[in-house]
Amino acid sequence: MDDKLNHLYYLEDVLSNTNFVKKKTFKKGEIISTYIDKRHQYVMLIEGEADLIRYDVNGNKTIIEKYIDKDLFGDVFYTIYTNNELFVEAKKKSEVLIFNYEDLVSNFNKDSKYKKVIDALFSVYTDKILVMNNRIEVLTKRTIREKLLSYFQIMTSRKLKKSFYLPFTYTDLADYLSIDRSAMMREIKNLIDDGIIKKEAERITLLF
Amino acid sequence: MDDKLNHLYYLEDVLSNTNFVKKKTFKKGEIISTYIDKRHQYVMLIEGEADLIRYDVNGNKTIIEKYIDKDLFGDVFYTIYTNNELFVEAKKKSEVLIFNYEDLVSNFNKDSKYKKVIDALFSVYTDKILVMNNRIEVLTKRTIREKLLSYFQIMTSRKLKKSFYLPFTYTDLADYLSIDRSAMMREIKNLIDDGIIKKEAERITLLF
DNA sequence: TTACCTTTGTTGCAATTGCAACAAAGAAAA
DNA sequence: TTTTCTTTGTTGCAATTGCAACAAAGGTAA
Repeated sequence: MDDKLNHLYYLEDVLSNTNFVKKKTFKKGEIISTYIDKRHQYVMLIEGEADLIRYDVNGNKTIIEKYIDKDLFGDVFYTIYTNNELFVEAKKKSEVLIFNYEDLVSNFNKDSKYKKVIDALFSVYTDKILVMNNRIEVLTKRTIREKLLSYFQIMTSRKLKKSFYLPFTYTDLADYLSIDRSAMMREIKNLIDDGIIKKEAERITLLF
Repeated sequence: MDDKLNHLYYLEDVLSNTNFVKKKTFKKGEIISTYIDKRHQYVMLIEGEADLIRYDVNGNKTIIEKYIDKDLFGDVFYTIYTNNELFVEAKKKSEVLIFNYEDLVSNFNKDSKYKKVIDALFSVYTDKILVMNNRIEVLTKRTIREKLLSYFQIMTSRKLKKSFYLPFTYTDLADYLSIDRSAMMREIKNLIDDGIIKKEAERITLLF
């Protein structure tokens, strides 16, 4: 989402030169990974673009997460008690590294790189937890107005400026906040009319 | 929440016998830990009871999480971009183990227990991610009915039986789902009237 | 036992929200 | 360039939800 993180590049670098990590290429539309079993398998997307997709019992398709660049995904990050079908589909020609926890921890055991690899892996987990905490933070807000303001504050709190560019479309923002898009647009207008925020296309500024 | 997990007991066991882990006792009402800085510090509650508490800008107090038994908490698990004050308060006389990531990973480096300790720590992260995924799953549902059914399905999907005992009060359930309690009670009655669920005190049975 | 506090159950009413629908603008594909 | 698809912006209306309020039941402490 932000600038790419060092530990992910480090992981790619180290993993590319090992024999227990498989490199695979997928064409657009192909299934990279399913989540039916819990193999504790990791997949790193080193090139291309992919979506984590769910089909619910009614056949509705939802994009849960989008992966780009060096994103790491796998069953550990989406273990959930559900009947829904989950899989990752390549949106473009994509190249991935596939490995699993056991191999990673066992093979590097006596390696000098071990500590750094473990550090990098824990950083991935910590990042995921941060992202999830932020999502829960906004989702637990009761009203659309509170959800929006909570999200806006999270987006600005990591920097000095009180403005930011939306990282996705307004349609996707409504999905992220799990609210109706039209109701969200209405509430954004209310916030502008009340002098609480300013909106120039995808740039939002907090006025408080 | 369920039966206690082996890896947490293992961690307690190993950590109790090291010199970089501090053991501390807190009286009821004392602050065990604040979340103001990111020290990558872990705290394991080995005896007692504690709450993760937030005071928002309006001074409202919210209990975000409750810790018992061998629960592990710390800044890594609640890093969030927010202005709110966060701290963990002892609800009873409590005993904790305090340690940090660097010490843990460095000190066990050449130890035969290392792999098992790392495994245990990753398991804690994986468990947290599962719990958060489940919460997000129910929170993203649009209506109270869908939130309830989603939660009920998560509670029954790990076992064969279609019934379960609520792990907390109905008041707390409304908090967990982030909905109004009275509206929730009304919807539970609707679900019963529609023959979708059965409710005997804290025991819920799915009839579909 | 009595007193007090928390939880459950319930309802009317007002406010918020979702839904449906459509126009306009913008972006991507042909 | 023209066509097609996606996103934004907007509104009326109905349905859902939150709020306030209170009684009853259950639990805990004195």
